[in-house]
Amino acid sequence: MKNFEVAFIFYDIADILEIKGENFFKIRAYRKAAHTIENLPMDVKELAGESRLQEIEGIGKALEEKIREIINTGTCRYYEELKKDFPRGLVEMLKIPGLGAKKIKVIYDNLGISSIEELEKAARAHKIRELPGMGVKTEQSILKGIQTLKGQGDRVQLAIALPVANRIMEILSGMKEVSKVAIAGSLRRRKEMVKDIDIVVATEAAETLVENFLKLPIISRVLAEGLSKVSVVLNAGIQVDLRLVKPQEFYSALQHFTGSKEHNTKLRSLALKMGYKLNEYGIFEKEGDGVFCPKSETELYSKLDMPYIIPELREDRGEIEAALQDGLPDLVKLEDIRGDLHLHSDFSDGVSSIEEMVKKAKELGYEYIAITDHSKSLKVARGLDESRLRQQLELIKGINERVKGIRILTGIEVDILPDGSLDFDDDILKELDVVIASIHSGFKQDKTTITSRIVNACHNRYVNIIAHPTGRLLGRREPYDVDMDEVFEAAAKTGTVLEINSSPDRLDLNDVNVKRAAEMGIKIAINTDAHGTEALSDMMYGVWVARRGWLAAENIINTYSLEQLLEFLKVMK
DNA sequence: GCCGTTTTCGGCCCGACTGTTTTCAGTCG
Repeated sequence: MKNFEVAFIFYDIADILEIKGENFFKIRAYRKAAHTIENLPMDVKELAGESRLQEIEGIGKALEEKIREIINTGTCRYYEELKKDFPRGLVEMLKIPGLGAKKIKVIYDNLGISSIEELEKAARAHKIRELPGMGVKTEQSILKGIQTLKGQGDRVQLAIALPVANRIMEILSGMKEVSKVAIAGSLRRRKEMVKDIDIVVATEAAETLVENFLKLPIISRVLAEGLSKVSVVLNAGIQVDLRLVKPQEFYSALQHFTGSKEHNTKLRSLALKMGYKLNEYGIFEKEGDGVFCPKSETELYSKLDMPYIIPELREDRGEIEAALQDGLPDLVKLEDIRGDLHLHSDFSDGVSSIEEMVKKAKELGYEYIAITDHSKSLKVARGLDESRLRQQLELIKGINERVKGIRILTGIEVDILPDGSLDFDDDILKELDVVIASIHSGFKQDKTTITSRIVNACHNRYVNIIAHPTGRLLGRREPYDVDMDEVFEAAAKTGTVLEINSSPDRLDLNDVNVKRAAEMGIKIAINTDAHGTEALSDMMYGVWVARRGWLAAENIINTYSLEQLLEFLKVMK
């Protein structure tokens, strides 16, 4: 029984209780416990074994008992009881934006509707507008919500949203009503996918600003319009939420709208214990009229007795507790990266020559790169066979003699074949500086098979790095069915490095996996997997994942100097 | 359901916008 499985049950209980109209705080207790368990750095089963469950904040007697029951039986009676006679579809309906538990209950009680399909049909037949507390607008909003849900909530990749956000920042910065402007929300926290672009603006002239903003030709429709919040959809299809505040409120608002919601909730309840009330306008004294308007986010956190917490960490995964004990990690920075260990050239499916890749890497200030083209089985990528690999090694030898100031390491991205073997013999692999192993076929195999393929690769003494370990493509392909716990165990045992693939549509490993891997002592490589010179600049996306996963420079092998790296790779073989 | 440096009962994070109302509930972030 894994932490996330316990968390799932508690989230589900919370959803069901909410639709049943249970006590709000009881519901929150379940959600809070679920979130805590989900992000716990240790196994909940171990804690149970040591009778330490109640040491976790938000876990008391009742929840401890349920956790134990779930660990032992896979579920708990209370949950099974709740699910009995409760249509699954009602929980699904909670996912419809704009529709919450209260309205779902009204719809269910009055019309007996318990699935999204039935709901859509009823809305089209104008039956929703008849219900108490609902009208034509509600009905339309439900239909729109269902459409949005079908479109996967329209989340977009970080790399797509960020340039759009920067463009809007430029426009806003040029408006005379704007005194300060900043990106907030999940985009500022560098989440891999974002639902919308949040921007905080300080202004003394909200009315004029809103008027001018809404005239922008990049806007396709307006979702909400007020003097403190404007919500629009751009022609590009991305939603933008503009938050308007007074200049003195700017940093409180920036902190508030950067989130995450969970981070802020914990912060506010902490403030409350200290006798303050925290909101987007400032820090207020609970008794009396005193108000503190921080002049930076650092001042804000400092008022709550903790050091500045960088946005990437603000997910309530232990950062507040760490900050209170002055134990925040010293996060890796883009400048710490000294090389890129997963690159392709026009020998396989890259579009640039090795010389061009080297030139670009030098411009980026790198001390080393590794050329790791595909191996022979990957025909679609013109994978290298032994003889072409030898040609490449000769060529690289020549470049290393000719070009100063950077070292080109030899390497290969060797395929882990469907039967679990590698696409090259050890005799060849051992000649190379960097061996990356990865899966490009048999994605649909069952969990045991896929997991054992990767575990086997970890156990090959010449394999240094497992690339894009879960194989997902953001918004396009789910990860293959792999047991990451087993992979982590194998990597930890064999000293195999796991990759954060910086390609914006991979970001694999993700932040959560990276954190768990690092906690087990596994080393990470942040690579771009560039197939051309342009993509060498994608390194920052991987670094952001690492930062969201709490990594310091020492966790990452391509922050090492060339000497340290060579030593590290040598010890592995 | 949890929690306690005012506490074992009575609190529990906060505010904006929308829509359906006619003073507020629902939803969201």
